[in-house]
Amino acid sequence: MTRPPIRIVLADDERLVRTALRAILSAEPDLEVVGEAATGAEAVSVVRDLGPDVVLMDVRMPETDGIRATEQILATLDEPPRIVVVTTFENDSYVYDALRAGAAGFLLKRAEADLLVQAVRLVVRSDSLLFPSAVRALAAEHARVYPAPPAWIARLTGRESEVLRLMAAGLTNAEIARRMEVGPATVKTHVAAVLAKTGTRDRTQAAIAAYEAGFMKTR
Amino acid sequence: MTRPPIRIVLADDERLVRTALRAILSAEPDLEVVGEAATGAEAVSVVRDLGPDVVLMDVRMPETDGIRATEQILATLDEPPRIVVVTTFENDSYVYDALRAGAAGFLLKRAEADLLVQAVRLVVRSDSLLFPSAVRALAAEHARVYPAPPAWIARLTGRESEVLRLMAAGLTNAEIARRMEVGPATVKTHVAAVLAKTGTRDRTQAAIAAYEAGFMKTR
DNA sequence: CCGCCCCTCCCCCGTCCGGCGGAGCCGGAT
DNA sequence: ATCCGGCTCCGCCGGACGGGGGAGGGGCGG
Repeated sequence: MTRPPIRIVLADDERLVRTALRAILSAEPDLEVVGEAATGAEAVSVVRDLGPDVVLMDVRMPETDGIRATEQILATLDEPPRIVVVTTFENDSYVYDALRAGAAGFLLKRAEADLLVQAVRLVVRSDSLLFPSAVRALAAEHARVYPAPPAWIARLTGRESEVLRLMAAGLTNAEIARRMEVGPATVKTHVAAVLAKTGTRDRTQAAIAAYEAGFMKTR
Repeated sequence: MTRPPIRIVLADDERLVRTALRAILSAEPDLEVVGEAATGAEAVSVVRDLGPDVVLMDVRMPETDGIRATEQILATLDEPPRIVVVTTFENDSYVYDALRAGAAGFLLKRAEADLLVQAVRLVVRSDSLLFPSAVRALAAEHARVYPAPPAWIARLTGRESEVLRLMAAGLTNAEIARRMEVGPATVKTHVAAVLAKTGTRDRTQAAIAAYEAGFMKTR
């Protein structure tokens, strides 16, 4: 009772890597590489067209990186494939990003060939797939990331948010005053309020807090 | 009239890359991969033992990088092999370094398989192997896709990097001085150098620059 | 109507910061 | 043997910063 082969799409901007992966996977009778993509955007369309069972997705790719491509694929397809994110370095913080994006697995390029093959087989049958190094990185990342969206953001008033944004852009109080068309004394008041609410002692720490809270990415 | 095959050594710390290169090259009847190395130091000894015609040398490797390994091989052997330096990224000055070290050629890993094969054949027959246009084009494209990290990072000295890291952690000069076990005056000197090199005017802007350059994610 | 919050602005004061010039030491390169 | 770059410090100064008060006005809900 032969079952149909597992259909695989490779997404990696390096031709060499794709070739290597294809060689390794195609040697297995139950695996079939049905498509390749060199960019994240290409990966999305190729997967949409071919509807594979598994995608091996590199993180670093032109146009759209592997994380975003993963998000897009999972968001737009009814029956999305299992996506295994592949990267070179284990100290990357990509593990967390990959899993948050919905990737089913995460492994390193330095993995042995048979580990790769097993991973593909495993991932179509189980919900998720994690390797020890990935788990370790995940734990570290989790601890770092989970202190989550600080509560102080919500406590900031409108003006205070503006001031923090300009502070974290590197402006002096005088510049902020000109930009906001208020007096320097007013800016000092707002700055003091921001420092108090963020629990920081100077504008540099406030700027750092803004960055680490993701505050600067808010539009 | 069959001539002896071209004897090749592969030096790359990634198993996958070596496998791929071996697969590509071994498919050609006139090419023969006679050895592999995973570090620069290993490459030197392997080449010394086997005396190959060509070495495909990765730039980034543990222990000794590809550039130094190239230098050592060319300096210590009477009849050194042609060395082709292979790398993934082009934004660095590796091309210049490679050629200065005496490499006969320079290739990007994203090169097509047949280009690779041709390169190996070509390099044993000619004094040098140049793909100026290709390299430049790829470099330009690569620089477009992966915006290069600001050049100032490389210009920072060791102490200056430490100071920037602590500055961007929100420490005052006095705290940095205690942490680094130097005088406050010394910290001020380093801070001034950091501000100059980063093109910023105060510690807040420097901290922002550090964050936006991804400097704080480095280790 | 009254309190409360937000925004606006003022003063004083001590500290920290950044710019300036100068100096000695050391190790590697020339 | 000399030069250069990195690291370590010094003093001086003006300006920016942050803390501590206080004060007036406007809006909104109790």
